Amino acid sequence: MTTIENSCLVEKLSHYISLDEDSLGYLALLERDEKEYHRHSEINRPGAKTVNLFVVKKGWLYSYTDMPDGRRQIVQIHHPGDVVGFSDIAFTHSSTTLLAAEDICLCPFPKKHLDIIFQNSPQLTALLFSLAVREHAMLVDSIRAMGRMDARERLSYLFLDLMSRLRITNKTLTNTLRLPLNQTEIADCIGLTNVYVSRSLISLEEDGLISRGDGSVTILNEPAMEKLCDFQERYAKIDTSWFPQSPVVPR
Amino acid sequence: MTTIENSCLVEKLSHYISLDEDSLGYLALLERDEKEYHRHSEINRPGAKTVNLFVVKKGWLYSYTDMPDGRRQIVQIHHPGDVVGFSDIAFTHSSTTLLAAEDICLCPFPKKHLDIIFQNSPQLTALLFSLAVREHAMLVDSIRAMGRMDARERLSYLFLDLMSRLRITNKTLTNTLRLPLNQTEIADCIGLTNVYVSRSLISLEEDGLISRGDGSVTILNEPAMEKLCDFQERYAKIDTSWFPQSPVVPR
DNA sequence: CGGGTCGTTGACCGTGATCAAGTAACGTGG
DNA sequence: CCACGTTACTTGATCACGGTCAACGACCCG
Repeated sequence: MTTIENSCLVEKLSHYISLDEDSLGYLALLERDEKEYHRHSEINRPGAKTVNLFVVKKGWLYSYTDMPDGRRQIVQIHHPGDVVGFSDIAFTHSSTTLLAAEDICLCPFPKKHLDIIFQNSPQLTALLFSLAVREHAMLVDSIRAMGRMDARERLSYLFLDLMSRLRITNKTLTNTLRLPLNQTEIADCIGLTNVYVSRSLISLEEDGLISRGDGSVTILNEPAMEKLCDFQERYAKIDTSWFPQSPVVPR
Repeated sequence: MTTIENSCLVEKLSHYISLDEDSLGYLALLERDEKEYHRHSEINRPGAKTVNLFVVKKGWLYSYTDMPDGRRQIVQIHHPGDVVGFSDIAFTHSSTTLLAAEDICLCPFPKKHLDIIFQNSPQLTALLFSLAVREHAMLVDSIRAMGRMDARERLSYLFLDLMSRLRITNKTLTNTLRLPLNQTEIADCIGLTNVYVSRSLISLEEDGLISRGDGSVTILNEPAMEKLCDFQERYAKIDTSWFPQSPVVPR
């Protein structure tokens, strides 16, 4: 059972707006149950009926799609506080596989519960809408990276993107990024092979842009990396000015 | 001034659910104004404040992003009946450029008007939400194509994707696709160069998969192309079962 | 000790980029 | 009616980024 105090969803959302009592109550509804999954266990597979969304409580997971011949593309990485499954709301059946990158804990909630929010809390609806649409922007950035960046640029983009997303909830985050993904998984994120990821990482390291240690990456020269892949932070602020109802004061 | 009869947004949405009088009224609000743009004119540029969304009334347009050195990635193609600008709802400033691929007509409406819908029509809210999230699924497919497909596969994917989207509103559509994009624009869609697009198109043509005529492409062997890029239709149906309020009967 | 996962390295190759030239269609103005 | 510029597409030659395949070493855990 999740309480308001230890809800990372509340923590993530309240970074954007101050939530009223009502909204908090509805959010608690979303995080009522929880379930643990071990590393590399499948949470959802394509073709399964999509009855649940998930709030991530602990650990990283990712969604990917396969080609028939085994090529794999990791489409999104999900962190604590993320809502997973927006892309399946509109469809009866899931199209991606959801996999635990490490040992994780999720709070499942039935898609059907969304209607309670839609009917009773326009403010929270608008916020959920914004979150879904923020993911949209992240996917667009990802398309840009895959379409027009070379290997080193894509890696830089990936790291900066992960950093900036983690910084939203974790202000104390330094320049070191815990990365619970092996090089094959990294390759599947950015459309490369594990071999070339290895080579490119070494190259970035030789140029003094990053350094690596046991399961983590340290950004040594963030401005240079931002310039390398033309990175722009987008996730810190969302526009709440058009939100319905009660005066909304961003924190 | 748009009437219900000639609204392509209503046409598009009513493909998914039957709309009640209220919803129709709110939709009309979205399509009240209209504005024409000439081919290759900019509707929106990155950094501009995002006050308006647009409903596409006539013609194709696309959003793209630049790299500082001039590399360009077209991120989305928008057709009549699409709502453009979901990705910018969450942010105060736009991050992509919106460009008319041909002479077009748009219905702008202020983002602020969304709150009226959010407050008064949970059903329409859910539908808009689903539309936004359907775009999400399209972007995911696009990432898959860019990350893991070769040139011929990407082209096949692009054509099939466009076909299936256009078929939603245009049931009479045959296997011929009007394509108001030059090869440089096609290249920018799928992360190639104009030169290689030309070569790959010729290759697909030689294999009897497509044929080309003045500004259009004909799919000669759709099953083979679907197999080539593992294409799956996703846009025809959306899941309305969880929608709030009145009994919703899909047509 | 044995097996598994993971990262690194080397040799080789192919897809697709780059650069440049050539052609065709079109509209414009003289 | 032709000269001209522009845009779009094609073609050829060359090259490089990143893929493929294979081997090897480090590490972990049973």
